[in-house]
Amino acid sequence: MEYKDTLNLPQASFPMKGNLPKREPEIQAKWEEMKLYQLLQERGRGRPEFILHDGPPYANGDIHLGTAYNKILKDVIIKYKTMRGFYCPYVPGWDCHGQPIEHEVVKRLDPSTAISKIEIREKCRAYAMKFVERQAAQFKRLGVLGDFDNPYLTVNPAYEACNISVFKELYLKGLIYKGRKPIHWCATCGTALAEAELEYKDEDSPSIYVKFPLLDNLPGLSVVEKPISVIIWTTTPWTLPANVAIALSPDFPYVAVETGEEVFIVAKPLLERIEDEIGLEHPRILKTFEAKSLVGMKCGHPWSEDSSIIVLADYVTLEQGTGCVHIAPGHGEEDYLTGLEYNLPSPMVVDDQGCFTEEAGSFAGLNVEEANPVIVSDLEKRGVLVASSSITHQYPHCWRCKKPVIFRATPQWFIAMDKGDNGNSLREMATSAIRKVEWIPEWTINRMSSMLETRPDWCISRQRSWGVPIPVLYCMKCGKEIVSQESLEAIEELIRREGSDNWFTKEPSSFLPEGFTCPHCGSTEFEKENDILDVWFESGISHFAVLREREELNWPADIYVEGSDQHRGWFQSSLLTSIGVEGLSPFERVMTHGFVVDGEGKKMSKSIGNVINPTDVCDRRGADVLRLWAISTNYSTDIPISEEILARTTESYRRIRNTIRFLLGNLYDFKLGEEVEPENMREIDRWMISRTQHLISLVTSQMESWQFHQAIRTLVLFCTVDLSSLYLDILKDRLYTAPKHSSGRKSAQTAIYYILKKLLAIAAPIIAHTAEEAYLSLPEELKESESVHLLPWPEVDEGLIDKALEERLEKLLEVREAAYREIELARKNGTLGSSLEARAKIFADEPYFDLLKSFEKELPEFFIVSQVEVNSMDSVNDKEEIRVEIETADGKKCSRCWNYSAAVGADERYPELCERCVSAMEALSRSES
RNA sequence: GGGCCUAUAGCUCAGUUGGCUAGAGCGCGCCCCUGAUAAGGGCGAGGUCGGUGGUUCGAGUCCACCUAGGCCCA
Repeated sequence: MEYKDTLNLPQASFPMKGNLPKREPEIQAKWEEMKLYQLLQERGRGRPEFILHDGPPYANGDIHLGTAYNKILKDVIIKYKTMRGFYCPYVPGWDCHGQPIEHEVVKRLDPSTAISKIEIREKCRAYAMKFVERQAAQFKRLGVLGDFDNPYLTVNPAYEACNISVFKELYLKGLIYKGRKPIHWCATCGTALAEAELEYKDEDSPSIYVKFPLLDNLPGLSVVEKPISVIIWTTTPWTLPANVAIALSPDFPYVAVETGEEVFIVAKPLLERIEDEIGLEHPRILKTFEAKSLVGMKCGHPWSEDSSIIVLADYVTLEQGTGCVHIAPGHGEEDYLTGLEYNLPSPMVVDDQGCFTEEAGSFAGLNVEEANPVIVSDLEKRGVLVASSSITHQYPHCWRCKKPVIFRATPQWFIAMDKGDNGNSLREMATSAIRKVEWIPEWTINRMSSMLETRPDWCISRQRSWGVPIPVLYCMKCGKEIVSQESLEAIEELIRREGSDNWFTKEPSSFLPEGFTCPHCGSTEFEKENDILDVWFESGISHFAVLREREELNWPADIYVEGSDQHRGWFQSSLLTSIGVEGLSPFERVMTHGFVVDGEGKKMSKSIGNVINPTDVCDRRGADVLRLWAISTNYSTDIPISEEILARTTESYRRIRNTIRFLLGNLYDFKLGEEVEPENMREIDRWMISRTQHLISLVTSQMESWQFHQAIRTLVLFCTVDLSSLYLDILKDRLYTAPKHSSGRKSAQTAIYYILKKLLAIAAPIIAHTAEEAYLSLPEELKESESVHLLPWPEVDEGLIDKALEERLEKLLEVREAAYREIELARKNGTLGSSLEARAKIFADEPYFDLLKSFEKELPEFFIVSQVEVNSMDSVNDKEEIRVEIETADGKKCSRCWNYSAAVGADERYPELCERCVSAMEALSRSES
C-alpha cells in the first residue's frame, strides 16, 4: 500500500460536485467585479460587428422558462460570436408601457377614489421599473452577460421621442390614417376594454330569427310568386339597426324552402334544426344552391332605406343559427373584417354611453341595454320576426363594473398596408424585403409571409393612459386634425426633453412653436389626442431607437432571436416600421425558436400544474444545467422540459464536469516549457490531438449552421467516448506510474493540456460558469487569460491532423472491442476481474496482422491488459479475420502499477514490483537524493 | 375552422437526393474496479420509425387522410 505514495495521482482544486447554486453567483460576482462585459467591449472595438438586437420582454412579472430559454440562446450566440472574433455589444431591453401593466396598477386602486392619468402613469412606471430590476437580476443569474447597467427601456424619453419621429415619417408618407374599428366597450364606464379586461360569464340573451326579404330573383324562383326571405339568427337584436349585410358560408349548400305562402333561405344542413326551432309548417325544398350564386343580391332592411347585401364569409358555421349571419361592421370584429373585404359601410349607431344615436332613427336615445325588447317587438310589428326565445351563453362582461360589454366601432389610427401602387405598398415592400432575410429555420419565412399577406391594416391607437401619445392635435375651432411636420417635431422635442408625461400635463401652446396656428382655419386653440400608441408600435421601433441611437450599435441588426409568436408580433412590427421609414428590413437574419412545453409536449400552465420555474432550476440544479438543457434541445420546434429531462441533463453535466476535472487533476505539476513536440509524442497522444482537430472542426461547423444542439452532442460524445472511456482510461497507467518527469508522462500531459484548453473554450459559451471555474483552476502559469470568455474560439490546426495514424488506431479499436467482448466472457466465467489480470492472445489475418505487429509494444496499454500476444490466424480453422482469446496473465501482480509481469520478484530491492516500476522507483530515489 | 410546424428506443438527438438486419449518448440491467470514488470501466437488453391507406422492385425518408401536440389567427 505504501507504493501508492510513489504514484502521480491527480490533484485538483476543481471539485467533483459542482454545487452550482452556490458557486455560480460567486463566479457572476467575479465577472461583475472584473467588469467582464466592459472588458469584452473594449477588446472588441474595431473588430467586425455582430449585432444581436434584443427583443424586449414585457416588464410584468418574473421571468418564466420561455424568457429564460430565449435569453440563454441569445447569450450563447453572443458568447460564441465574441470568441469567433466579432464585436458583439449586447443591450438588453424591456417593454415597459401597455395595458397589462396599467390593468395591474388600476386593479389595485380604490375604485371610489378618483385618480388622474398622470398619477396612474407614475404608478405604472414604478411597477414597470420594479420588474425591470427583478428580471435583470434573474437574467444575470442565468449567466447572461450584457449591458445591464444601461438597458434600453421603452419609457426612456429619447426612446419615446423616437416613436414620434417614426410616426412623423409614416404620417408624412401618407401611411397613417384615421378610421374606425369596433372594440369592446363598456357603456357603463364609458371606456374601451382590452381582451384581458373581459370576464366571460353566462348571460341570458334573446335568440331571434329575422326575415330579410330578398329583393332580387333567384334563378328559377321569382319573388313575385311567393316572397323569398333570407333568415338570419342573432342574439343581439340591438345591432340590427346597424346591419348592412348577410354573410353565407362558401362551404355548404343552401336551400330555398317553401312554407305556407313564403319561401325561406337557410343552410341546408341546418334545415331540420331550424324547422324545430321556428316551427315551420309543411316545409318543401324548392331548390338547393351554393351560396356563391347569391352573392351581391340585396335584401330589404327592417328599418333602413339601404338594403342589406349578401356576402360570403368563411367563419359562418353550422353550430348555431341558420347559416345566414347578420353583419354589422360597426359592432363586431368579424363583421368589421367582412366589411373591409367587401368595402361595406359601417354604421355605428351607439354613443359612448351606450345610447342609440340619430343614425338609429326612431330608436335614437334608447340605451342598448333596454333596446332589445323594443326592437324585437318592432320587428314583430313589421312582420319580419320569425321566432323569438332566449338563450344562455358565455358573454363578455366588464372586469370593473361587471356589466355586459358591447362591441362598438370607434375612431382609431391605422397604418395602411396597401396604400401605394407598383409594389410600393407596405405589404408588398415587406413581402419582398423578407426574401432577402435569412430565416432560421428556413421554413419560417412561409409563416412570416402568410401572416403578412393576410394581416389587416395595423391599428396603432389605444384608449389608454400608460403609453406614448399619438401626436395629433385638434383645432378647437374647426375641429380638424392637425398633424404637420412642424407640430410633430415640436412634440418630438417635448418628449425627448422631458418625457411623454408632459404631453398629458402641458397645454399645446406651451410646446408648439411661437405663432403656430391651425393650418385649416388659423385658430390658436388646440386640444390633444387622447389615444396612445399600441405597444407593438413602440417595440417595433426599437431598431431605430436603439440600434441607431446607441453609438456602439449598428443598424440593421445581424440577427433577431425570438419565439415563434413574434412572427405576428415583434418581427412584424419591427419590419413594418422599418419598411415604412427606410424601405429596408431592420434585420438580416431572424432565428425563431419554439415554445417550452412539458415532457408530454403539452404547454405549461398553472392549471395543469406542469410549470417549471427557471429560478427554481437555478437554485436547485444551477444555471449551467439549465443552459445545457436549453442548448441540448432542438429549438426549431417545441422544447420539452421535465424533471426527468433535467435529471438527464444534470447527469450529462456531471460527466462533462468530471472529464474536465480529471484533465485538470493531471496537470497539477505541468509547467510551461515542458510541452513535448508533436513528433516526440506518443502515438496515442498524437492521435487524440488529431481527433481534437475533428472535434473543433465539427463543432464549429455545427455552431456556424446554428445547430447548437448538435454541437453540444459532439462535445458530450467527445468527453464520454473519446476521452473518458477510451483515452483517459488508457492514460491512467502512464500518468500515474511513469516517472514524474518521464517523456511518456509529459507527452500525456502535453496532450491533456492541449485538449483541455480546446474543450473549455468550446464549452465556454454554453456552460459559461463551469468553463470559467475550470479555467481558473488551471495552474497559474498555464492560464493565458483572466477569463475563459476572453479566449478566442479554437481553430483547426491542419498540421496536427494525422490521417494515417487515425486510420491505424481506429482499426485497432475494432480489435480492442473484440478483446473486451472476450474479457467480459472471462469475467462471467469468474476467471477474471480487472482487465489487467488478462493476457490477450490475438489471432489475426490481414488487414489486422501487420498493423497489430507494428503496434505490438503499445497494445497492452491500449487494451489495458497486462500482456498481448499477436499470432497469425490459423486460416484452416477460422473464418473470421480476427479472434481474441483471453487467458490469465503471466507472472505476478505488480504492487505498484497492478500490471502482471513475469519480472515481478526479479529485483531484490523491490520484490513486489515489475521492471517498469523498478526503474520508476530508481528514478524517484535519484530525484529525491 | 384556417395558416405554419412537430411526432424515430424511457430521455435528448442522428438518420444525405427513398435502398444492406434503423444509429448515438444518457438512463436501465448485469458485471468489473476501488489509485477520477456521491467517481471510473466493460458487456447487454430496449424502437419497425404516431396511425391508416397509397406511389414504388423497395419508404422512417414521397403523397393523401387521420390522431396527438405547439405557435398564430378565427
